[in-house]
Amino acid sequence: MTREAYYGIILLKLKIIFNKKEPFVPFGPRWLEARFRGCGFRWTFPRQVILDVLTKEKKHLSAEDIFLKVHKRYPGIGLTTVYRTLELLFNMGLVRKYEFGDGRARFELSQGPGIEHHHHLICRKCGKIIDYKDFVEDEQKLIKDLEERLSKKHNFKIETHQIHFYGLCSNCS
Amino acid sequence: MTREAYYGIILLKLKIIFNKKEPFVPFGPRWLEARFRGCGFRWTFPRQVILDVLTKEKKHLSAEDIFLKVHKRYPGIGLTTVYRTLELLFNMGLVRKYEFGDGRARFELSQGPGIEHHHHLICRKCGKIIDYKDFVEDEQKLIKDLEERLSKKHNFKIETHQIHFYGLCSNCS
DNA sequence: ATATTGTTGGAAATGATTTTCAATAATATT
DNA sequence: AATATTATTGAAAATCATTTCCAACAATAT
Repeated sequence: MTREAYYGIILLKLKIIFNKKEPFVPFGPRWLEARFRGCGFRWTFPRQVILDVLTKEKKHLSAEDIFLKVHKRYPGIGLTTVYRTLELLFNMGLVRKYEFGDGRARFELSQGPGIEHHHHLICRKCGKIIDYKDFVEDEQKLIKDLEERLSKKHNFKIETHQIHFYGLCSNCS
Repeated sequence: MTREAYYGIILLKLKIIFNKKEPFVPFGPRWLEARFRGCGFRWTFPRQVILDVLTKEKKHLSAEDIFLKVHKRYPGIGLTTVYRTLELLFNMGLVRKYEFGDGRARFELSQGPGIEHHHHLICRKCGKIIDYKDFVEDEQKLIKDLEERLSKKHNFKIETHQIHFYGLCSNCS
């Protein structure tokens, strides 16, 4: 099967599922498996390991970071599979993808027990990334307001947002 | 001169100048030239043309976009020079660099007459980018507040921020 | 137990960006 | 104004993250 057909089917599957219902599954012990099967995808070992890494290491990992961690446990796994799985998870709405400016994308699980909405501080000198989840209430209020107004004005359906702060971390300033 | 030494010198120059004074020059007719010379850089023709393009086309251009426009007027110019100039301008604080997730960086002049602080809406389907500069006052207040608190808490010196909204544009939803 | 077909790994390809290096052009010096 | 100095440039090659191709494989359906 060509790549185009393969991903065409994936997107189609997701579209159908998402139109039928919110693919929400309670965060029980096997909710990820349920989510995969619910969307018609296979619950394979590589996917399990990648998701386990994402679940345990919550913070902005690059594809290579994930590959290295996964590789330790399951040396047979390929970098390609990591990229493919991340793309699938992104399309499923399970991971967020960030580009902070150093040329490599970062990924984070966006749903699950203990996952909180947050944004990032990025040091322009050493590249260190710090999460912050403070003052979310204030932000949420502004953003919600903003989203409503922007949606109307530009006829744009906003789904997510990212806020990046750039500057110098304690070591570099 | 090796690349490392060359850029070492550039960064050193910038550091010295920026420590001595705010490299601000009133936005007169030749303020860009003054800014360049003031930092010890040469005011070359390629740089002039690139800056002219950035000044006229204000919106989130990729390096290739800029190259193509510049190339029309001065076919001798190389893509390498465009990348190099953009890096220099970024280090001088004259351009902002964005990565919206499609694998290519976007650049915008960040200072000059008529340049306004703004953020972006990005369509996840067609990649269209819309600027918005509405409601900046509300945002500024929150952001300023946030910056102060984050600076203290994480001992992080915030210099800039970016807000990206992702969703579906009017054509794609 | 077997057939079906979605998924995988590795190698090769891609595309944006960076590096190298000799030639050139902007500025400083005479 | 002529020459010396050195920052800057362009083209080709290199690099690096990510994607594609394709034959082998493994998860699920029959």
